[in-house]
Amino acid sequence: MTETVDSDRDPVDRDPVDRYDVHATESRWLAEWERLGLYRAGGEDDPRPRKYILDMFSYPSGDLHMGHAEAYSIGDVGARYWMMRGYNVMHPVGFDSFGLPAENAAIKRGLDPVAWTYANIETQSAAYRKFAVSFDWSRRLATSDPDYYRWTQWLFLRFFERGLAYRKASPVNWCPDDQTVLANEQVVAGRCERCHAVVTKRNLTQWYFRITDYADRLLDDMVELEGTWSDQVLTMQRNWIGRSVGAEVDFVIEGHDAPVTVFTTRPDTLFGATFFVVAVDSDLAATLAAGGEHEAAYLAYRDQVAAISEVERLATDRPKTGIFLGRYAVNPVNGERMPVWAADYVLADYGTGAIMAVPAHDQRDLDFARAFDLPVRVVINTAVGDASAVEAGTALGGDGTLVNSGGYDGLAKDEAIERITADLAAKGAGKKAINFRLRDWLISRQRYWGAPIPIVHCATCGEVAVPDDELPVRLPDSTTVDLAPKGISPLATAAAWLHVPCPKCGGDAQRDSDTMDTFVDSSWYFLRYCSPSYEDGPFDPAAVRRWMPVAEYTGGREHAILHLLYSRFFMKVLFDLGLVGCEEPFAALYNQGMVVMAGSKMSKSRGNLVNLGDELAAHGVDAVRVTMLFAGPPEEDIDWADVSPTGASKWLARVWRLAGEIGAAAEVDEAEDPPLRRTTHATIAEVTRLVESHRFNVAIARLMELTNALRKSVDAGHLGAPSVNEAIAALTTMLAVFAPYTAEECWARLGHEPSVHQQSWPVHDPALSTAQTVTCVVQVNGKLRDRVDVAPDVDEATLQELALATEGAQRAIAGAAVRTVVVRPPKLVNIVLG
RNA sequence: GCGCGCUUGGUGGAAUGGGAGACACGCCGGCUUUAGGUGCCGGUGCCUUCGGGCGUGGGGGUUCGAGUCCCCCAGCGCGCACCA
Repeated sequence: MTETVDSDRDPVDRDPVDRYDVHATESRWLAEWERLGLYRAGGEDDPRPRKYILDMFSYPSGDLHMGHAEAYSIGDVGARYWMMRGYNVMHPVGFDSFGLPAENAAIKRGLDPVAWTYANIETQSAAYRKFAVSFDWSRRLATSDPDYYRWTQWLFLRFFERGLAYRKASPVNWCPDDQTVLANEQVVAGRCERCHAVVTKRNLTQWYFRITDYADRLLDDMVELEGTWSDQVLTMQRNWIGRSVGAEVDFVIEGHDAPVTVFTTRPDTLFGATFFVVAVDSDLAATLAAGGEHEAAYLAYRDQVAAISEVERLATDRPKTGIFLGRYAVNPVNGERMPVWAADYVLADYGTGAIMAVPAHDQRDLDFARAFDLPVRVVINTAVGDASAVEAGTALGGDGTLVNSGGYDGLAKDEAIERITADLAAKGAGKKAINFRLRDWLISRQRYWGAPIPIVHCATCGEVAVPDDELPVRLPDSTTVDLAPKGISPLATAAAWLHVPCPKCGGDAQRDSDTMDTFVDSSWYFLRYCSPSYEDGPFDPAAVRRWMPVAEYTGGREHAILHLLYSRFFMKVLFDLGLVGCEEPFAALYNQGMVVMAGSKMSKSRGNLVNLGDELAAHGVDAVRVTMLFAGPPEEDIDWADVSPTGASKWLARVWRLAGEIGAAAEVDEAEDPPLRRTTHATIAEVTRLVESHRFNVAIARLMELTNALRKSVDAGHLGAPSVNEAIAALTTMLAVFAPYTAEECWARLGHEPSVHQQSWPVHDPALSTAQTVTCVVQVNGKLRDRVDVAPDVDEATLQELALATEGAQRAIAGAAVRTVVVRPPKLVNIVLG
């Protein structure tokens, strides 16, 4: 018998039941594991098959919370399982450590962002260790390390060289609270994704990544992810990219030099176009209105629209507004003159910011036509309705045949689209086109705590890349910078840092004073992990080829179209640069649910925060982990009010007591318990399958059943039997992935040397897991009437005979005629009466 | 509005088209304990004349057999949302 944990127990406590002291266990094994140096990924020569298990890294905002506990419990099971299965597993840890909270802490509380961030990193690192996450600590990185952001900048310059990073002036999303611009992906329903302030628009010159160049590949390559990523995330990415197939059509505007192009998915409805609309906030609208008699009215309308918030503007049930610009566009298919209007229902940044309006077949156009009494012409005969429906205000969508469309009458939709597009192309007035909803990724941020953009602006040379050998462009000391939000980057206030000679001509020049979006940092961290101290590039290409793609990626659903889309984009660019060997970074993605409290998201303002530290102090790490994993399927939310850490504690203590009793007993062959052997081997088979399919709640239920079976067996006098020893060994080994401390403690109580975490996952013997008899269900007319125990290989005829003879079947048949008997050996017989 | 998903005891949840409610929580009873508990054992869907009847949001269908597959409806949740 090995040491017990109750050495510090009160000697006057005469309690006959051993008490499992979780906290003493934790401190003992935490130190021992450090000494053993577990969980380090194998090197280049390691012959084991590799598996890259990754958890989304955390932002070091403070200590870990309940959400972290859930996410890392889930990711850790996979990592530990594959290690025990003999894989060379890389399970790295790092910190997404640039970002606003550090800067806001600096502004509010006068702290140095560097000190604040790195203190939090140490706090979180200690918490991860305590929580027993099987991380390879030798690979730890932080995106705010100069050794890391040097390569973020290096990658930016490769993008810049290829024209994938560029600057343009454009109306951009502006968060008035955070005093910085935001990417489209960071605006949720018109509000800032982070602070929920209502976003406004500003015209600014900013840096963009040309993600739209990769729209097709980002969309098409999703077929590779089908089945290993959730449909929900794939759908969200598809919708976000938003590919529409149609045509571009050129309209001549009378008195305007260049024709105006519109995008439409329905060129077959061209003959139904009765007016033309340009986005009120587009340059085109201003140009068309300029100098005309309607200019004043246009400007007034534009100001009126500008005053409405983005949130209000997004409300779809708003009445349509607009203004006539006094101009006419000419329909290229029939030469008709159509009035040109400006309206806010047409978006400046989608398509060309101008549309042909076909009110009979587009609800928005119809609403507009009815508001301003514009003509409506039905040009498609559809099954869904007719002119009277249009009259009543319902546009006719769907397929049909063309009418009122000149020589195209009678054609079906698809053929009409084909012909009309081809005819336009022949006239030089249009062509087939594909349009995306995806916009280029705006990466400039007017904040201090991020990777500086490694560009120098020179009056003579323009935008000049900082030479690679001068990277990193380090952040100036925060004390030399005015961090207060003022709409321009704090870096612009660090005069000594800002002014540098132009790398090209040596003349006076200025550094770009913006920093990069932190999503740039996190778009390649999984590559840096492969060779975290590599000095000749962002990563060692050979190491990346060995480890990538990530086999299992665990993280929250909130990144469905942010981090996950950006990372996929980066990977494709790096593939094109020849730096990586695969185009998709994450072979499988698991989205864990959230931890909520009493039905709602935990928050300070709701007063329903559950403090992880308190839970750990009350129940211990293992009980909290098991509670998270046992609560339900990992992808579902956990309501902490509905679950029971007490239940988990009880189970772990049961296993601990069993291990103590069994470990203390001498092995005796005569007390064998064959049914327990079967349970053990059946459990191994099932838990293996369940862990691989991420059904941890059911896997734990099976281990609880094995525990119960083992308790019964020991109580029935089988203590010392090989079957009992085998069962506790299997249970302890499998428990290691869910409750690492308790498993290690049990392993020691069984008399083994540490560590259980270096043991192999148990292997089930099919010969032992097969039962000698199975219970066959006897149904009459589909209703359960009796059961009969039979051999697993019973034949149909025998089984039918046995079933018909059962008391329950006879009572239910009660002399009635048997029409047919469905026999499914060995589990079921259904007797159908006539 | 469009798209997707979900709906099973008091609760969280199990169930390759074949025994509904595994495993837990909670509750009830018993045992052990000076007492308490994170100990041990048993019970726990509803009804019952103890034969059985009913039961997976509601309605219909397919099938020898449906929680599971199909159709309709309701409720809840999520995503997108004037994307031409």
